[in-house]
Amino acid sequence: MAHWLFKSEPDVFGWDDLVAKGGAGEEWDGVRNYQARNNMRAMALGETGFFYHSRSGLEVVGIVEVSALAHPDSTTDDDRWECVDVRAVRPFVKPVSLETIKADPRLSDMVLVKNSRLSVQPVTDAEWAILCELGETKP
DNA sequence: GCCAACGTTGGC
DNA sequence: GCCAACGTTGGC
Repeated sequence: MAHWLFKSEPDVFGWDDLVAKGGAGEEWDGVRNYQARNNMRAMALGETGFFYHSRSGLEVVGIVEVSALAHPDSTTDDDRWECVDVRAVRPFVKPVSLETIKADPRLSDMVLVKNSRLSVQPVTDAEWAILCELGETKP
């Protein structure tokens, strides 16, 4: 199973907001970038991802799960844009900051480091394991 | 709040 | 099809 990373500005939609949505989860709408959309199209049900707070916070705060496959984005009539639904699985015991990620040579190839602007990113199995360990949270 | 980096748009 | 101009993102 592949792993992913979802970015959101906590001032707009943060981890607590997703938790509040409960088990049904929430549409990951608003993505207007082909690469990010293609990543969502590639997702399978039950695949897991990190939830990252961008702009303010700058840390990985929890684990989410894909609760619905890619479908048309309800916030636009433009049929190019699709999105998955995600739900909160569990928070990190210890959020992992971007600073920590950048300082760890094992994570230097992460998309988060190399292409910080991509809002939905793939995460390798190795990166997944390392980040869960740093977050003191089971994968 | 600033601005560098990136993706997209549109004129040619 | 190229590339300058523009808008947006996100770290600082």
